[in-house]
Amino acid sequence: MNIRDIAKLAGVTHTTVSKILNNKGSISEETKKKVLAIIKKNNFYPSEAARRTSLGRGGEIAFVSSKYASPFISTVLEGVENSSYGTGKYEKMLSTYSTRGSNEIKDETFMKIAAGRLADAVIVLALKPNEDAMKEFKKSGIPVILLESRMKGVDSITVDNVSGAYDAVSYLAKSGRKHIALIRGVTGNEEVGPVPHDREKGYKKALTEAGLKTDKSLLEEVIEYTFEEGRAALDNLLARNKKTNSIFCAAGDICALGVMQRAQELGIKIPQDISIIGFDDIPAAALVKPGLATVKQPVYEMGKRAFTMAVDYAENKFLDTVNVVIKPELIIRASAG
Amino acid sequence: MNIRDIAKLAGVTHTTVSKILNNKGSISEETKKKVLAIIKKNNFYPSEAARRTSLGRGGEIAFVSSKYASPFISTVLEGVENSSYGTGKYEKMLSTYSTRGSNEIKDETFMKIAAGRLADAVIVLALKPNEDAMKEFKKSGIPVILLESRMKGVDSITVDNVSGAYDAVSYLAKSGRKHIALIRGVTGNEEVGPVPHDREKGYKKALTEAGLKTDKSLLEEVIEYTFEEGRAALDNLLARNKKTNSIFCAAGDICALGVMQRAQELGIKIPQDISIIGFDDIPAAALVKPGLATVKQPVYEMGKRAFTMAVDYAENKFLDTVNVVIKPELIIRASAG
DNA sequence: TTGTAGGCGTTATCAT
DNA sequence: ATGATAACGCCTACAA
Repeated sequence: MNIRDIAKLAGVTHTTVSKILNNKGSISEETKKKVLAIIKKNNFYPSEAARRTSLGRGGEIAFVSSKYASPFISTVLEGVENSSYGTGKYEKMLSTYSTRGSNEIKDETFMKIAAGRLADAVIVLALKPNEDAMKEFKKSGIPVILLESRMKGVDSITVDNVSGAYDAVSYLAKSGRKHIALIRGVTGNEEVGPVPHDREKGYKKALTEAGLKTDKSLLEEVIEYTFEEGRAALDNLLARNKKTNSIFCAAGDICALGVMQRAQELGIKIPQDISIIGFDDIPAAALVKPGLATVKQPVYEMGKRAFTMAVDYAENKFLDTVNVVIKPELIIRASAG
Repeated sequence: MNIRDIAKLAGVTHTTVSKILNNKGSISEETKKKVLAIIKKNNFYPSEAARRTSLGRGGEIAFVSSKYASPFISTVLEGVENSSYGTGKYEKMLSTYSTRGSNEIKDETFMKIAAGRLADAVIVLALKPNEDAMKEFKKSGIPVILLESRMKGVDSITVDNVSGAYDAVSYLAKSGRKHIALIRGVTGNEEVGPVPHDREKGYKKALTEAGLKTDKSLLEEVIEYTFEEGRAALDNLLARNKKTNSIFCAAGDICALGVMQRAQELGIKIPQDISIIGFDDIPAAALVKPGLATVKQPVYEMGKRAFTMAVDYAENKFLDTVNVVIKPELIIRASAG
């Protein structure tokens, strides 16, 4: 059943049907009604593929991430999705691509989207497209929005990690803690990105403002951001510096929960003996006892803005490059009391 | 840049290029090499849309769920995704659709996929496609795989909720508990599906086998499956039956965590005074103290099987209807000690 | 092994 | 207001 069959049934030409389907040109109310009735009766939907071939564009917004199964990713996606509903343009399909952590698949995916003209705009989460793909995107006028990643001349939305860390550590300092430890990921490596470094910057800034000195014995580095590493981190910190009475776990909530569990095993009281603030605000943070104070990533909001930008740019391709920076929010719970 | 431009550059016709692109027909090694080199040099990728129009099929596997942001959903998706790479087929072509909880969007989405011939197979999570769409899928020979949902004559993969509940309650009974409460969702309503009912069935079966009687005062019903409801549920249960010394929270881990938190507030010792088993195995279940014993949903496995079935059926459309039932696994942690 | 010609279902252009 | 005709870019019998 195609557009010509419908036309035949209605006694018009396929041109007329197409116009009705797309609300273009001028069609008499009468024929319009007749044709629409036939379309409805036959449950006819035009072939998306043919539509796209003819239009020369994919008609969908692509979302590319390294995998699907992560609370972070699915929350961003939800933000994207919900705002697509908000605009009333939900007929615009959102298609998701995962690179499965492989660089090869990543390059392939971007090239396919770009050169295969699959999408009208691309939202990229924590990945950098390869040069060839970027050229292709530019050439085809497909806007690219980077989330949690940056490239010269490309629009991006990032989290203000410095400010998030600063807020957390300032809070700890203001509540009277003098020995505030920092747990963060590996820094100084192109691969890991600027996040751990930025959070350390915020930490140091807050210490300085509070008149406290940075102390190497209060710095702990983790690699995988795991619960187990958090447990070990506390042991290491205490072995090096018994005065530790506060911890900002820039390595994330999972890690912070490890710290908390280990502390409880050791009979350390939270927050009396040691107060703790994590990063992310994962669901479990609100469920444990005491609740884990944390810096909430504006994940959902990032997704929303990304979609809005994607649609705007897809429709008006001559705007300046924009780098949106969103401030994260400090969530105080009992662990930082 | 299209297939003809490439052909011109290589001094052949577009037919030859097409054959090379699709590994069809017989082409001399020499021309093949030459053409591939030119394709690579120009970063050429064929237009997906044109490809699909010509082939008459979408070439992708569709995954439809009511939203994206849920650990359950993203884990299923991960299972699907990982097995898609395992087969080496449909590698980059898994497209996801979300109905955003709206029935209208749901119907629209299915019709678009079905009649618009977007996909070669459809995996549906916890949703029922409308009749019209199902007809269309049948007509176009697009296989549909239902996850956590069932329809007559449609392939499905479901969790054996009876067995999961049975295992949990049997465990509690064997560890000597005589007053085992059940917290479950609303039953008897077409809308909510058979899950709460099935879990209650497993609960009753286990009680009977253990020589225990079902006791109305030990049954608590929740609606939203929230943490708060879990807290209230414990209060209600204790108000009705002070002997309650064990709880199977069929309403899920979030709810069970609410029960645990409230118990700790009331000075009730877990598992000594009351032992608890939840359902789902969300990440937080392993992180709280004591660890929450639970029935682990075989979510990842469901995703994997779904994909395998989808691909098999897309390639050989004349198989019998299959209803796969996967048994969930009881995970014992300290809360059920 | 390669090329010619026609088809897929849509949209766009320009007459009528 | 409607229709004839030509794109769009690809695939594939069938002919050379």
